[in-house]
Amino acid sequence: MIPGTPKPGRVNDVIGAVTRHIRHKDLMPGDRLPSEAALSKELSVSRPVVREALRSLAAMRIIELNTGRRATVAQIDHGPLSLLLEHGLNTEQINVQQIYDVRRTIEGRIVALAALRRTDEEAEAILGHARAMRGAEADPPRIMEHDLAFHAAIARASRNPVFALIVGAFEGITRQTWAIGWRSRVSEDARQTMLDTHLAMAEAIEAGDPVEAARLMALHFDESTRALLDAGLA
Amino acid sequence: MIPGTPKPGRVNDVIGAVTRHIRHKDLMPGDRLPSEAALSKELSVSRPVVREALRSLAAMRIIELNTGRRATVAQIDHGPLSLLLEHGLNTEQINVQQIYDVRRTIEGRIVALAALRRTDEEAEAILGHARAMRGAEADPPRIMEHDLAFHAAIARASRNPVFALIVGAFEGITRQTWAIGWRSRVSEDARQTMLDTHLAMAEAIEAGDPVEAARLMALHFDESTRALLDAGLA
DNA sequence: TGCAAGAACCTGTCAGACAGGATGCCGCGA
DNA sequence: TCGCGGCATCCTGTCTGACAGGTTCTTGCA
Repeated sequence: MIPGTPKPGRVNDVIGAVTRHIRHKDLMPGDRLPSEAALSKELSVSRPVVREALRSLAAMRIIELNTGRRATVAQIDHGPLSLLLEHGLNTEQINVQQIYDVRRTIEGRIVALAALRRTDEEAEAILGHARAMRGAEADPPRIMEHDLAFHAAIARASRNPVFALIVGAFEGITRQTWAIGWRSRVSEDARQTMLDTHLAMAEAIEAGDPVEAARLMALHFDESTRALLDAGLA
Repeated sequence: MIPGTPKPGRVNDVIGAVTRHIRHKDLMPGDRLPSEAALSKELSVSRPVVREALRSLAAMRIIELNTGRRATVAQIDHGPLSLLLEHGLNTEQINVQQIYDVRRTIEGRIVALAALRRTDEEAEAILGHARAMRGAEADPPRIMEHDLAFHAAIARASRNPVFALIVGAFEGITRQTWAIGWRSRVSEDARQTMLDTHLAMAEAIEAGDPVEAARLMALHFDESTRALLDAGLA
């Protein structure tokens, strides 16, 4: 089977025409696309068909729709991947453990890159989140927010938008499972260990030590995976 | 800004309602959704609105649309991620080198998992593709197809659909850049090395040696990245 | 020359309609 | 009783026309 064979239908024709238009005219994020009426006329299809095509592209974050304004080329964003993964989880096509394996793999590389490429401001921000996690000990939701921001900041510091995209896509799922992991760390000791690991990682990034940073990230995920397994998730 | 705040509009309302419907009723891939007319009536919106919402979900491969039949819950698929990455590449938001770094990271882990988890049939299939690559030496497009199938088969053998999803998403881009890498390997020696590495990797998977398999995968990507850089891509 | 009001443009949503594919039921025949 | 074919029904794909409300551009006035 040739994968490049698109389904028939006028809507898919329009989707193809618009993507070709973007590529052919070398449009950049923010550039405006033709109006619905113009596309409708040019491609000899009705406006509802054009609208469905534009909605499809908007769903994938290839374009952005704005009421009253014309559609514009969009910046890549983890939104669609995020929803896709949540769907996979809801329909039991994937499980949390598999996601954690992917995160462990990717974030291990990310944190090494971040240790090498981070600016001083980024190192400071990452440290700030690690410290804030420890400072919010009695407030789990706040710890989680700083935890998520910690990982997102590291992804950005890796200077690779593809990594940042993937990490961002996992954020929604993490929001749904974070509390489970936290609660399964029953002892005060286990909770301190997790906070300490984050702080040590931030310090390794600041020190520019990719090996140590990657080691701590792997440690963190091993420990997190175990915590989720203890809680009966799999 | 709270990321969970969806844009207003009836279409987005319907998208939310349908996703909730899937989750709440514990629908599995293949299960049928309510008809457009039913949704239209239940949510008090017009049918075009319902259609745009369903198209959006179909674009993300959360549901599948079939003419004449009702929409069904879909299996997760790399389609949307694939298009998103191609868009990012076209609009210069990401570059090929960054993608190769991600692939190197992920596929290094995948191949180690595959070495541990592969069935005998899978090991045989992977070996088959590696051998076919060598056998098709004079026919670059055929080498490429077996190369892609080689990586896809390894991803499947890793028994983690999330890994398979990501690897699959890179396939389209690889199709666009593979020939550049091949042509940049001007010497017969360099081409042989690439084919040999694949074969050795397949053997390591068959032997159940994750460390060696991962080492060869890293080697392969280092070499590929260098080939692309030599060709002036970045 | 600068600005503000209005015209022109554009998207969001609705109603109604018809063609064609898919499904399922029901009755007929073996 | 069981199998099968045909027809009624359901459902999607597409079109036309219309109107409200937000945005952008232009023109004319100060």
